Amino acid sequence: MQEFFDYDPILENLRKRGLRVTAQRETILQIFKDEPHGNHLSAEELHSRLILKGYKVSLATTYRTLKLLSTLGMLRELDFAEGHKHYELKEDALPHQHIICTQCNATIEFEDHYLETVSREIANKHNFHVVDPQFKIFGLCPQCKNK
Amino acid sequence: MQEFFDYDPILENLRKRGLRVTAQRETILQIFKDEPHGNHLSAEELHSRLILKGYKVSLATTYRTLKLLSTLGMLRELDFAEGHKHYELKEDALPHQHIICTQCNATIEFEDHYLETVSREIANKHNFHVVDPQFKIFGLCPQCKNK
DNA sequence: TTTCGTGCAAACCATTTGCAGCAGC
DNA sequence: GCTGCTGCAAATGGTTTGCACGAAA
Repeated sequence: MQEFFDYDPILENLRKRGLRVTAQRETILQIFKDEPHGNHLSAEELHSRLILKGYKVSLATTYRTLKLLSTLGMLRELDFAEGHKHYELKEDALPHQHIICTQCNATIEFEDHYLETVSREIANKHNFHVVDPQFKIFGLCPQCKNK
Repeated sequence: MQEFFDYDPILENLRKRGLRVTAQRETILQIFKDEPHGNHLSAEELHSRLILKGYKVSLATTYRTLKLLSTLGMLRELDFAEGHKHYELKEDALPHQHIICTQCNATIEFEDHYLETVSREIANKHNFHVVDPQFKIFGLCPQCKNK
């Protein structure tokens, strides 16, 4: 799956680091790009999407790629305390955070224009370098709280 | 391990709900109370502490108790994306949040006098009931960022 | 041609569960 | 005495890994 004019910045980044641009990595990246903005996928969900679309990528490679892209800062790793992780494209332009229902696991996103600043201040105070500020509000959704 | 004057509000709460106050539950709660404020333990860590102090509580019961007390809102469940959860006593008086080093897993707490309000506002807007707001700043600690 | 990446299956590790016996209330 | 709780060991579920083969550069 070699393409002639391949200007994708993420793929370029891989090449620059001496990592290989494989069909599997391209495909996985494409799936994320095709998702609605802010959508997060678990490893299993991503793998089903791949299989469903006819791509042959093993679960092992799916996990390896998710880990790689997260480590390189291309994906954002999210943990909603459900026993498995979720991943989404890291788009610096539109940072968002999550409210999670502890009962039914429904998640809602909200934009945050302020948290970036706050986290940088706090991190500076402790001499940390911010990689990803995650603000999660665990609570009960409208349906579940009326029970 | 039945005590005559047992005014612990958490144990009272258990009784009130028709749940039993067992030696195991009392002991586990005691371990958490003996921890320095804000310290969080994994299930394995808690279990080692129990065994080390000569108490015989099985790992299964440890897990069951952690889950029970979290569900009842007596413990706070924390996930630092390390593959296992951490727990700490939920003290409403002194809410705190965490900075986590993605490299070496070091965690630092910081007090937060403002986030409670913010999260309640955001939750209200979406008709959620706040249970536990968790603000985590993933980043690199002073040591790890200089590599 | 030289690595690096992939697929497969087995291994791992945290957590959960079925069941029989034991202990709160 | 009833019923929930515990311990044990086995099962589960997400994720990782060893190894031999296949594919980028």
